[in-house]
Amino acid sequence: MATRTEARTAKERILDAAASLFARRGYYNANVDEIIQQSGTSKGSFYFHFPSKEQMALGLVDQLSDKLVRRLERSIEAESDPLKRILLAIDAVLLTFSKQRKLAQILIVNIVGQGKSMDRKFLPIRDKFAGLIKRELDGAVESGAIRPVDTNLVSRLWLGALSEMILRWLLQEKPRPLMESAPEVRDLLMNGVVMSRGGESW
Amino acid sequence: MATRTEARTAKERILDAAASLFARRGYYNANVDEIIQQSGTSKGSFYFHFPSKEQMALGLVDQLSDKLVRRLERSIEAESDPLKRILLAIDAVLLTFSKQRKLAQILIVNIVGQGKSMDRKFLPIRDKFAGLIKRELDGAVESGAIRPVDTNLVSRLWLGALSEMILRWLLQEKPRPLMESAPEVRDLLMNGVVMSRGGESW
DNA sequence: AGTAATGAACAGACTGGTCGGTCTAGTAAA
DNA sequence: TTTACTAGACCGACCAGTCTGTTCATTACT
Repeated sequence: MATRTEARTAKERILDAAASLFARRGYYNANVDEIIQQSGTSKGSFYFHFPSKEQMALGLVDQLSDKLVRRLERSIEAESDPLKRILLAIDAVLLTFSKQRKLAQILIVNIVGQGKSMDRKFLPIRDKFAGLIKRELDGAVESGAIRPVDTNLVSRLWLGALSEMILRWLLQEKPRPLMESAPEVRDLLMNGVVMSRGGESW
Repeated sequence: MATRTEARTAKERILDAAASLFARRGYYNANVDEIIQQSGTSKGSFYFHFPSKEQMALGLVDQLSDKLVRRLERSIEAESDPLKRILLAIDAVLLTFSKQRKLAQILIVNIVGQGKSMDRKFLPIRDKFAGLIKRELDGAVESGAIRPVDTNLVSRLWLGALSEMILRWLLQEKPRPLMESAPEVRDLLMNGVVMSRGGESW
């Protein structure tokens, strides 16, 4: 357990261990000592690579969310029909998270509730996702595939709806497979924006 | 500042101060010393009335959420049309939170992300709200006002959508008034479940 | 009535452990 | 020798929870 030339660099191992621990116990309950222990490194190493626990957490979440955004973009880039792009993206989100609980745990759960200052810092990250949704919705509106809704609002509603659904799946002991509800989710979300009805006044 | 006979009991004052502080700084950043200072009581008093910080937080959130649920139920009890009941409830949620940021901060933000054990304990609270929505949806399905959707799923999606919307409103510096988007929110949610379209396969 | 005893409610100093962060001392490669 | 990196002992602040009282209202007793 000494300075062997590992396949993965110390920095990477720290990031990995931190991801696991944040996922399992949340930001405040995952302490630096555990992180370095699980990563097989040391305090010195940790604070050589990162200025603080908070900064490293921020960076980690940033990196994970970027990776997810890119993955989603890749999963729809081949499709040109705006409506189908949206459907593909929804499926990709659910599929990715259902295969990577750890990722879900961090991006869905630990990104909120760590105190107002941290929450504020995490806001841009949710913005990334909302932005992705918004762009697709805008495309669909332009092409006339869906009605001209407030895409800013809708993107947030969708983000929240999906997050809550995933959150439940994460926190329940015997959750039904995420993908099982995918078709109905698509239905419900799409029905809200699709052309059929105009601006009803309920 | 001695043992004067105050209008509010010490226990109440502690709960109030805790609510304020949790709202402003989150569970982990609001320490007991601050709570007792702001409530004008003492450590002794705190630990006389509550077994621990965690238990008191749990109790507080429980109490707040109960109060909100009752308020929502009261706001729709006069209406018998299932569809209108749902619309009333949506408005009531948005209105209540927009008038009580503190409540929103606690119930929307601080109820998630405090570590897995706490998150689990908070699950039943979100269940209360989801259950309220579900009951109304069930009523609407029965009466034929909306299509027979998976009300379990839909209630969660709605809960998430509303939460996210409120979260953004809370965390932004210059948020647009919550109620401003209420009509469009109603529209989007309702369109998802209303009779117009059957089970599309997008 | 007067007063002593009891216990609930409160005050606040103190403790013990935790944990982020620092510091000194390495080690390995260039 | 210098530079990049790693190790781990150590520190100091913080903070939930404890402990030793004190106050005050009620009850018990004479």
